[in-house]
Amino acid sequence: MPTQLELDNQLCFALYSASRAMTAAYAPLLDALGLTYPQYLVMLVLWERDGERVSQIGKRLHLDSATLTPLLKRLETRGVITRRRSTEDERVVEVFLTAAGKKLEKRAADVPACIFERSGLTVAELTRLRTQITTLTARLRGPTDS
Amino acid sequence: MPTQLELDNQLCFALYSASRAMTAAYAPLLDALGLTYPQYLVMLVLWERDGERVSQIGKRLHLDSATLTPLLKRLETRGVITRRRSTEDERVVEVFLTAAGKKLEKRAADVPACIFERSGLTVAELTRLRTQITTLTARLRGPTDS
DNA sequence: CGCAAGTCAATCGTGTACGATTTACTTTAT
DNA sequence: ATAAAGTAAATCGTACACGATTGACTTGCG
Repeated sequence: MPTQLELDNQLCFALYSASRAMTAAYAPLLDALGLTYPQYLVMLVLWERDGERVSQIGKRLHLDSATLTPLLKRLETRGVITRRRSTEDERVVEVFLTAAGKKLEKRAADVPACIFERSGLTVAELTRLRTQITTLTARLRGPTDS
Repeated sequence: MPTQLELDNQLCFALYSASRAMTAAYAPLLDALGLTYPQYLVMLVLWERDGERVSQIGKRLHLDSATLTPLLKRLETRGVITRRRSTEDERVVEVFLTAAGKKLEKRAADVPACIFERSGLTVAELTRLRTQITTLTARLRGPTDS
C-alpha cells in the first residue's frame, strides 16, 4: 500500500495535471469557437438534448447552480443559448440552443479527433483508460451518489 | 477513431470529472489540516525539498506565479511557510517550511492511503493507471515541454 | 562601462468551482 | 386551506487557474 507523500507517486496529482493539460490542449481549438472548456461541456449536454433544465445540466456535469448560472449567462451573452423560466414550474429554468448554438455543433465535430491524435492512444486503449477513470470516479464519489 | 460529441465518450470529461471527484475526496481530510487541495500539493513539494523558489514550485506543479503568489501568501498567513527574498538574486523568492509546516507532514502521512482504500484499486492497478495518465499528460503538453 | 535582453515575482482581469445562504415557488400533510 | 417541508435557481464569499502586463533585478553583448 503506497503511503508515501511523494508528488510523482500520487494518483491525485497525475489526474489533476492531466485534467489541466487536457483543458490547455482544448483551449486553442475552443477559442476558435468562442467557448471555454466548461462552456463546451455545457454545449455537449445541450447538443445531446436541447431544452435541458439547469439542474439536469448540473447533474450531468456534477456542477451546481453557483457555477452554472453565471456560465449560462455568459453563453447567453455570446448568443448560443437562451434561458427561459418554465411556465409549468416557475422554479425551473430551461436552456435552449439558438440557431448559432446549433450551428456550432458542426464546427465542434472534429475537435475531439484533433485531441485524440495528440494522445497517441489507440481507440481500444482510450476506451479502456476512459472506463477505468470513470470507475475510479464513481468509487471516489461513494456509493451514496447516483 | 471516435469523433462523436457524446459527453460520456469523451476522455476529457472523464478526466475533468475524476480530478474534481479526487479533490472532493481529499477535501474533508485536508480540511482537518487547514489546507486546500492545491495548497496540499505545494506542501508536498516543500516536504520533498525545503526552501524551493516560487519558480521551481511552479515548474513542479505546472502553475505560474499568478496562481502561486496569492496561494503562498495564504499559506504564510496560516503559519506553515515563510517567504524570503534571496540575497544573492533579489528577483527570487524562496519558500521555507515553518516548524508548524514541518509538523504537518506527519499528520498528512496517512491521507493518500485513506483515498487509496476508497479507490478499490490494487497497488499494481494504481501504478499502471498513474503511469498511463502521466504519459498521456506529457503527450498532450507536446514535445516542446520539459 | 552601459544598455538591451532576459528573468522572476507580483499584479490585473476574466472565468470557473464550491460551501453556504437566500428567494421564489411547489408539494405535502394536517 | 394553509402552514411546513421541499425544491430550483440565484447570490455571496473564498480560492484557484491562466493570459497578459508590470516592475525590479541580472546578465550579456558590444
